[in-house]
Amino acid sequence: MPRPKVHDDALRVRLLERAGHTLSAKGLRALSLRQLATDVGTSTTAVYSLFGGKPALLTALFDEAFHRFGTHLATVTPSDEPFEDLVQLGIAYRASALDDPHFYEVMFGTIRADITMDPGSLARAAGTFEPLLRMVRRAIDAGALRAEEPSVIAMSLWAMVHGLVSLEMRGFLPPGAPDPGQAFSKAVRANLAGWRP
Amino acid sequence: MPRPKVHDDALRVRLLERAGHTLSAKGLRALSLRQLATDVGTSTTAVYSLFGGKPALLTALFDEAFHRFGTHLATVTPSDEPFEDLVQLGIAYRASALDDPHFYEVMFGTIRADITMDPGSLARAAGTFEPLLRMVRRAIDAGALRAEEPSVIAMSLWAMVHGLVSLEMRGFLPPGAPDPGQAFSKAVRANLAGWRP
DNA sequence: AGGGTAGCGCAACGCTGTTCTAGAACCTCT
DNA sequence: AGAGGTTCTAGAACAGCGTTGCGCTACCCT
Repeated sequence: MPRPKVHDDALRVRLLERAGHTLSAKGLRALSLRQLATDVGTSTTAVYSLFGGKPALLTALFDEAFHRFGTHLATVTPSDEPFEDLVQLGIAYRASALDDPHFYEVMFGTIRADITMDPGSLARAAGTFEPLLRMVRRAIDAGALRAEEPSVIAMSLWAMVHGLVSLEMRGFLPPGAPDPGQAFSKAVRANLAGWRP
Repeated sequence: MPRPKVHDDALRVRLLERAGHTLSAKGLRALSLRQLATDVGTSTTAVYSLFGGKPALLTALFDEAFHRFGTHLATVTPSDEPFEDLVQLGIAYRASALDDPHFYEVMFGTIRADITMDPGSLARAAGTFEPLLRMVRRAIDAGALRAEEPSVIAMSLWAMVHGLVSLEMRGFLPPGAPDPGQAFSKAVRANLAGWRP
């Protein structure tokens, strides 16, 4: 009875890729279903049958964003200096965020309030920071950090890095500072130093 | 030749107050010019003649938000323990943000990209953190913190606090933690400890 | 070959911010 | 006092949004 599906998984992928591209290039404001459908050569109905609506499409982009982020952070491989590894992880975090601010916005921006996040997505997002937790544990074991609850230290470092990046993207860094990157790693090091034995 | 103005400064104030109220209560998404005009008993034209459009209205709210924020932070009065004063300032920051998340969003959220910020607004916003800078200097003078560049330490503390609050509001705090407030002050203290002499 | 039906493009709905327009309300000048 | 001129404002019009419903299309099964 049916007819050959046009709204298949391949179209889903194309929509998602195109949406990600538009998001990166022009920001969330410029991402409209009508334009997206036109770009891909289909109708807005496709987004509804394949995703369920715009919030659901954004949820998919949310997943995609964390996937990319996690991949980028994974390039930081552990060395024999656990303390410095954590600093490098922070630097990679900043680089990734500044490299694609719009995707970063999808992960940590206001959108979160508009879209209904399924538990799976949230869990995967949280899982992105598993490597961080492991590195903190390694640093504790190596005696580079105090034997505090690892999740507390990890959260502290994450907040520091996220806060710095967030303020930098909003233009709230003090105008006097010449090199934001240098101030960044300095602040991260100081924060980690607060957890030294 | 003219006729008595209806779009006077009093109406401007009423619009701004009503907009602030709606923002607090229902968030930025619910703030529409049509609804706002209806609520205040005027037409959308008023917003255009008194502000210039929605972005300009948001800029006014941005100013208002930082004013409120600054007033709230000013309630933290210096004691004879400069180190602890900084912790208390952080706690006040968190309380203010969680007390009115939508206003906090206007200050540090995505909106920043949509509205054209005049230098005056940005300068006033930055000025809100003058007290923080003073407290850091006091702490350095008292020997509670290292003699680093005060703005760097202030920025580090601000980023820490902002990052924690931001992650907490987004639901990214580790589920295990029982009391976010306690974890917050602990993290702030650890961050400050990193700047100790 | 001809229903039956699932799938899909397109138009319509209600909303948004913004712009345009027509008329109302006042002051000034005759 | 009355007419004219000018400024100001409310509301309609416009373009675009996400979403929903309609109706045609194109296939599978009998």
